[in-house]
Amino acid sequence: MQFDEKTGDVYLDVFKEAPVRALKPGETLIYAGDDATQVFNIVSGCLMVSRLGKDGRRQVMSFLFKDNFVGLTATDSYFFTVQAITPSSIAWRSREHLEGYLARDPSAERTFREMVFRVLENSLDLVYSLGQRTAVERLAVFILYLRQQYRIANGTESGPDTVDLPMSRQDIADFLGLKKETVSRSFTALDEKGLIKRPDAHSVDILDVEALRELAGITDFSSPFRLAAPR
Amino acid sequence: MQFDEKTGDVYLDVFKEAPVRALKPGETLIYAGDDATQVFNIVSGCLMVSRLGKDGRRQVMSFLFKDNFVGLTATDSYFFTVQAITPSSIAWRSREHLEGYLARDPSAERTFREMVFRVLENSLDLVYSLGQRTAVERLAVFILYLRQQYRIANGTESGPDTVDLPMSRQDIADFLGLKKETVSRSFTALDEKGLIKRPDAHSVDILDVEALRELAGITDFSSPFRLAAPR
DNA sequence: CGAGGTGTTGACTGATGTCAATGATGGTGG
DNA sequence: CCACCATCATTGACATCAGTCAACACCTCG
Repeated sequence: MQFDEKTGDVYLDVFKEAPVRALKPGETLIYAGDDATQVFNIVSGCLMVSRLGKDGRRQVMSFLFKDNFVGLTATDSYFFTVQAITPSSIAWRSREHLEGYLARDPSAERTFREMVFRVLENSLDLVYSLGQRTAVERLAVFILYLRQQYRIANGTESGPDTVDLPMSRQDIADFLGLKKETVSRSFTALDEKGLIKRPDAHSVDILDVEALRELAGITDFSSPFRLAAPR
Repeated sequence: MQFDEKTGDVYLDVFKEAPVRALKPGETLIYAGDDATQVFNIVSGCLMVSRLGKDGRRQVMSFLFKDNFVGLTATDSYFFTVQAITPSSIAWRSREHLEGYLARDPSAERTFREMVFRVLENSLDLVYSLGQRTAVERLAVFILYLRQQYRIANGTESGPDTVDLPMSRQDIADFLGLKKETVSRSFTALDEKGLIKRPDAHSVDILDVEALRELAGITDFSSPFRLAAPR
């Protein structure tokens, strides 16, 4: 395995020579309920992890980008759905292959565990957003989150502050626990406050990162998702 | 390590001979921001994991019971606070001790990873609740969740359906992303619908489990936290 | 060029939050 | 053991934020 100091991200060599599968927008990679026999690593594109209630309510759990990992569960079957948003290519291995690899290489096992911790911490960040933040605050956090994802994926630390929004307003709404109209209105609100500009519906120019951070209640500069730790 | 078929829970032998620390109600075990040098396993009592925003908003991430594990992070410091709700006793080990143990025993490593997955899945359940469910629904899920915790902790499958609520209304509110008044009103609503009875503020008699499950939108009988997996 | 999907905006509704008063509970010291 | 006080829970009246329903605009792709 490797640890990339620049991005803070962790890769597993298991996917080095792995077969790659292409997905069209909207295509499903993992169906909730299927046997969890494969694991995946995103090579390119943007995917969406979601969970559907029986009455049709949907919660988007996360968006996946380059080098993100999906597919493992504590049980035998997936309990979430993964779909492509943009055309994507995904490296895959059988679950057994990964398990064998991890069993053989103890340091890989440790690295892998850290990847899982990262996912857990992201999910805890989402819990904080959904439980405590208002609509506009959630959107501010979301925009900063996407910004960070792209910077990690592209390996850039600077550059013009334009963020791509490949997903629909409905997808964003289901991620932030809001309705799509509220997401629209929140974009407008950020726009009117002068924090962002919207060239079109699927991209955002960040005009005032600091004000966005302030709104989001994020203190730590380098890792946008760590909150204050008062004592 | 051991796997207990009855409860589906996983224990680590690391804590078998570990020193135990006693905590009074309200006492803090882990301060957010501290170096993450120790790991813990609950022997008895009820604890609370929470995260505080700099403006004072608090999100309770989980409640911990017998045999639950806390203390590991992907980073060097804790980013959450853990406090006792009831008098508790906690077994502890140094982080190095656990790491060494896991490195020596590959099957323990795997078991440990599964424990982490369990925590992740619980956190994803909470995300669904906060993002998609109404106040009353969240409370219904919460009551069922506590019921399951006690059944696991006590190893019982049946018995009278009374659930203990050691935490305050404020704690419940901060867990469910609501205000304490709304939690009170939701209790009253469940009471008036005849689904529960409240002998006192800190215990609940479940009168109609099925109706609670219906409200919570939970289909799977055995594992109350798995949602429908429509396709 | 037209049609369907997607996004924005407006008017109104409803659920949850806020503020405040009252009622219950539990711990402490007389 | 009881009385008191402090804390916590409940309830009510009202405010506010997000949801609903509906119209319209825009873009994309046949």
